[in-house]
Amino acid sequence: MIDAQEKLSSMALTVFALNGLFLTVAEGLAVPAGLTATRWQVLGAVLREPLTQAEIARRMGITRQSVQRTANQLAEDGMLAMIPNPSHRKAMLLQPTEKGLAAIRAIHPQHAAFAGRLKTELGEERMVRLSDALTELRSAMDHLVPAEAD
Amino acid sequence: MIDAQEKLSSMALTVFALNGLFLTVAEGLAVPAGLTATRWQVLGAVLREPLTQAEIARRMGITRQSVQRTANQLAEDGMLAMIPNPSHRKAMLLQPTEKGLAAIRAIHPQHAAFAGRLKTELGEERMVRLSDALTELRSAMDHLVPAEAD
DNA sequence: CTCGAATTGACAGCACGCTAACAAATCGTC
DNA sequence: GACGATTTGTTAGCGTGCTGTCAATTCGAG
Repeated sequence: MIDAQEKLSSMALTVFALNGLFLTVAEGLAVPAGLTATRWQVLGAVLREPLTQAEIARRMGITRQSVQRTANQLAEDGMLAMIPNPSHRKAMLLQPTEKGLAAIRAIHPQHAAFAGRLKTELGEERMVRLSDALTELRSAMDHLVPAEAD
Repeated sequence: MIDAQEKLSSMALTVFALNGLFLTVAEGLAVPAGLTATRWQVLGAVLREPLTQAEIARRMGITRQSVQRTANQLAEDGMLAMIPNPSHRKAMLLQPTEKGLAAIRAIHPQHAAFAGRLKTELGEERMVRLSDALTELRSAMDHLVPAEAD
C-alpha cells in the first residue's frame, strides 16, 4: 500500500522541476536566434498552416490572451504576418514571415544536437518509454482536471 | 530509428501541459485555505524544520528572490515567522506560525482526496511506474542542464 | 588576523502565465 | 430574417518566475 498523497506531491514537484529544466533548454536554444521560448512555441504552431489566435491557444493549452501578446510582439518584430481570414472578418490568420522562418531554421541544428544528447543519455528505448509515460500521465490528469470553458 | 528531435519537442510540450495541470490542481486546493500554490509550496518547505530563504530556494529549484517575495507575503499575512539564526546574523530562519499550520491542515483532506482519485484513475502499480519515470527523466535532464551558479 | 571569495538578503524591473470584462463577428434556432 | 448564444479579439491588471545589482555577512586561504 503506497501513500498516494505523498506520491502525488512528489510527482507534482518533479513535474515543476522538469518544466523549469525544459524551459531553460528551450530558452537557451531560442535566444541566440532572436526568439524566446514562448515566441518559438507560437511561431512553431503556425509552421504547417496559418491559424488564428484562438486556435493556437487551444493547441498549446494556454489562453487566447497570452497568445495575443506574444503574436503581437512577433508581428512587431516582423516575424509573423496577419493575413485575412476568408471565413471570419475579425479573426485574422497568423503565419510566419521569411524572417520568422529564418529564426526557426537557425534553431534547428542546436535543437537536433540537444535531442541527440538526450537520446545518448537515455538510450532510444528508454526515451520512448519515458515519453509514453508522460503522455499517459497527461491523459490521466486530463480526465481529472476538466478544461475551462472560456 | 526514432526522430529524437520530434520526441524531445513532444516531451517538452507534454511537460508544459502537465505543469499547467498540476498547477491548476494545486491552486484549486490552496485557494480555499487562503493560500496560493506558491505560498503552499514555501510553507510546506519549512514544515519539518526552519530554513533560510536561500535554503528553501535551493530545495525548490527556484531563485532566492522568488522565495523572498513569497515569504514576505506569508509573513505579512501572519503565516510565517522569522526567527534568529544562531549561525548567521542576517539570514533569519523561517517557520510557520500556528495560522500557517492551520492553513496547511485545511488543505490536507482535499489533497488526500485528489491523490485518491489519481490512484483510482491510474491504479497503484501504474502510479508508481509513472512517478518513477518522471524521476528518471528529471535525473537525465539534470545531467544535461547544469545548475546555475547564482 | 587579514583580505578576497562566496553566500545571503534586499530591491528593481522584465517576461509571460492567468482572470475579468467588453465589443465585434459569427453561428444556431426559431 | 431576427435574436440570443458562442467565439474571437482586445485591453487591463495580477501572480510569480527570472535577471541584475548592491550591501551585509560569513568563509577560507595565506
